[in-house]
Parts: sequence; C-alpha cells; structure tokens
Amino acid sequence: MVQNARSKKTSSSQRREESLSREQIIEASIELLDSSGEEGLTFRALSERLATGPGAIYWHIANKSDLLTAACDAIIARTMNAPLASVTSGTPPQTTIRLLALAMFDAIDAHPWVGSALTHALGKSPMVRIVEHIGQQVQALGVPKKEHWITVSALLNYILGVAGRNAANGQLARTQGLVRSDFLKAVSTVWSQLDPKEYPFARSLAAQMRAHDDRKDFLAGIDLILRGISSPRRT
Amino acid sequence: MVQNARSKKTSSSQRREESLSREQIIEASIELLDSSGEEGLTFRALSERLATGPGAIYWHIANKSDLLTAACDAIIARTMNAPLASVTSGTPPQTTIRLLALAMFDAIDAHPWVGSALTHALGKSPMVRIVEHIGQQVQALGVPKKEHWITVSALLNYILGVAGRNAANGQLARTQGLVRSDFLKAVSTVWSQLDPKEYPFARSLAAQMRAHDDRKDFLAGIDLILRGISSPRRT
DNA sequence: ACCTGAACACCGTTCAAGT
DNA sequence: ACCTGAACACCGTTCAAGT
Repeated sequence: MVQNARSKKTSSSQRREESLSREQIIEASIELLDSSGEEGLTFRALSERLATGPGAIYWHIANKSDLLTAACDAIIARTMNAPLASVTSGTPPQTTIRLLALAMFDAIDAHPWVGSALTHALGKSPMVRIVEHIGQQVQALGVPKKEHWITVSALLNYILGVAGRNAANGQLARTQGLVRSDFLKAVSTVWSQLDPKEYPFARSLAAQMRAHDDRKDFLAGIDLILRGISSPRRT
Repeated sequence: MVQNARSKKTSSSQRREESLSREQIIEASIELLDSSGEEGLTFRALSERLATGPGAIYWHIANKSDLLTAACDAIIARTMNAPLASVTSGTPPQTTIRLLALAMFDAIDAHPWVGSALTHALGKSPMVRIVEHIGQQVQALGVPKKEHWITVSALLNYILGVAGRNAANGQLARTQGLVRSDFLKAVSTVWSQLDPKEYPFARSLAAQMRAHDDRKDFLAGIDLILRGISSPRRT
C-alpha cells in the first residue's frame, strides 16, 4: 500500500495505466511460464506480478486452463506465421513442412510448457492453427483428399509426441537443476547399465542416445514420415 | 472408528491382513485412476480406500510422481507382454510392431491416464520396456544400426503423441460428461463453422474428423511410418 | 465495469507420536 | 518396522464488498 502512495504522477511509469487487459495477463503468464515452468504459473504469483489481487484475473479469464490455452495460442500464432516469410510460391511443400515443423520444435524448445499445453488444448485455437498450416502443405503435396485426415494426423501426432517429450525433459531438467544435454547423459548412463539379458536393445541404444542431437533427429523423423507419405501403398 | 470395533474376527474378511504393500497401493491407485481419472488420484482418496492414513503411503512410495510412474509401469508391463503370445519366429517384424502398437493403443484407451503418465516418465521403466520391445522388431526389420535411434524415436514419438491426445480427449470427455465419440462430434461441429477465409483446410477436414475411427487411423499412421522406414533415403 | 482480498475447499508432504 | 493423523504450506476459485 505504501509504495502505491506516489500516484500523483499522472500516468507515467510502472503503474498500470487504465485497466488490466487480457493481453497483459497473457503476456505476464508467458513470462512466468518461461522463467519458472508450468508449476510457476499460479494465480497468486501472477497477480503479484500484475500488482493486483487473484480475483481480478478472473474478470478477464475464465480459469487456469483458459489461461494456459491462451498463452499457448499466443506462442503458436507467432510460430506458425514466422517461417512463411521465407516461403515463395515456388517453394516445394516438403520444404515448407520442414520449416513449419522446425519452427514448432524451436518454439517448444524455447517454451517447454507449450508442449503440454498443446496436449490439453485439442479442439482449441492453437491446434486449429497448426492443422491449418500443415494441412495446406499436405494438400499442396497432392495427397488425395480422402487421406488428408490421416496424413495430417500422423504429422501432428509425431510433432505432439516430440513436444510432450521436450516439455517433460525440460521440466525434469529444471527440477534436477540440469541442462537438457546433461539430463540425457544421465539417462544414457542408466540405460547403459541395464541388464543385457532383459534389455539388450535399450542397452545398445545408450550410446546413440548420448550422442544424439534432438533437433536433427526430430527433422529426420519428419523426413521419414514424408517419405512414407510419398511412398505407394501396398494393400 | 466405530466400524473398526469388530476386529476380533481373527483375520478373515475385508480388513487388511499383515501390512500395506507397495503392490496393494499401486493396484488401488490404478482402480482410482480408472474410475475417476488423473485428478481422482489423491493421497486422501487413496488412503481412505486402503483404510489407512495419508502418511502411511509414504512409507512405501516416495511421492506422487513415483506412484504414477509405478502404476503406469504395471499397465505397460502387461501390455507389452500380452501380444507376444501370438507371435512365432516366422511372424514378420512389421506385423509384430503393429501388434505392439495396437496393444499400446488399446491399453491407453482403457486407461487414458497412462498417456500422460508416460510423458512424465521418460527415462523410467515404462519407457524402457516400450523401447526394448519395439526396438527388437526394428532391429529384426534390418534397419542399419546407425538408424536405430532415429527409427525407434519416430515410432515412439508418434505413439506418445496419440497417447497424449487420447489422454486429453478422455479427460475432456469426462469433464464435460460426454463419451469420446460425442466429444469428437462436438469438435467437428466447431471446426465446420470456422471462417473459410482464414481456416479453409481445417474447415474442410471437419467431415473426415466426424467420421473417423481413432483406432484404424492410429494403425494407418503406423503403416505410414513403416513405409517410410522401408523406403530408400534420397539425401 | 472493474477490482480487492478474505475465505473456502481442497492439495501433497512432513513428522512427532504411537504400536 | 510400520502406521496414525494433525499440521504445514500451498493451490484454484468464489464472492461480498468496495470504487
């Protein structure tokens, strides 16, 4: 209360001007999520950052799930529009899909919480945006209309799988105070010590796991699926 | 307190015999998760079901995350072993992979919470089991050793993506009191009303979404990836 | 119309005290 | 060795009361 006493200064500096807006709340949520992860986003921390009470937020936002979806949507909207800047009408759809997928990967890498937020926003706007952008390229690829759903689903599920993994990796790494590469090294070490009778394959994979590059491997998976899409059915 | 008064009856019926065991706790957790979803698993509900206090559980289990992983592992262990019963040495690896993948789908369909539990148990035993079983088939497929990691990752990420989606679908459907098919119909209706200028593709997908069959489409995605695996690289 | 902040009904987890 | 259950430090959400 004391620090609010100097409110005579018309409308200059760090005091909130006019009223709280949905955009302000979402932007503050993103900052909070980026700096302290999913569990760092609480209505109390958020209202403190916005210099207001917990109840005030409920005037603009329905509930926490709504808040998370909105924050996620803000990131996805930026992510889906950015890579299209370098795309011309001559760009092959495969290239555009790779660009979109990589943009998703980088966004989730920068904001791990987006990964799990996406999972919980299935019919919602973030997902619609992604489906739209990827779908248009699948269409341009000449995939028959009947297979649109299955093809987009396959790409989307793969991307969501990676997203979820990255989100979990990020959170685990944060919890244990490790960088992600160190965390993977730790897992690799555990796997290399698995019982060779029971888990021969997982054990043999430990070395590749230690050396791998998340981003490159993600793209390799996209390429694998793209190959599957353009490969004839056998049935 | 009153209902425990008749404890003279030696050791016959519904009273706990001997002491609480980790297995009992995990089994009760699975029942709770199946009947009331992820948010239904609380230490209070669990301890009530086990006729004990919340603190007692901590003697056998480290924390909630440990509990969820253990419950998930119990389901995955059953899931990965069952389909192998019908596999002989002559079964082509593709067929076995399809069987394993379908077993995963069905398990997650029956226990939606497994989907999100898997995401949070990355280096842990449930994941090791899955990697081991799928990996052995990838190896049998003749995939070069250098590509083991990427190939298994692609399959796994796809499966995890579907798993996460199913988990979220199940939870949403539960929250809104809908069966899953009704929930998809509702989403499809929303999508069919999207702005055709902004979201032409997503809009055109609504019909396919309404008609689709989760399980069949899941398998179609696996087949698509399998085609990609056996299709030559272009580099 | 928008905000305040106390209050409600929960959580996971701990820990002295019991047996 | 194992269990009890009160207590702690949190949550999301609501709502009368304010401006």
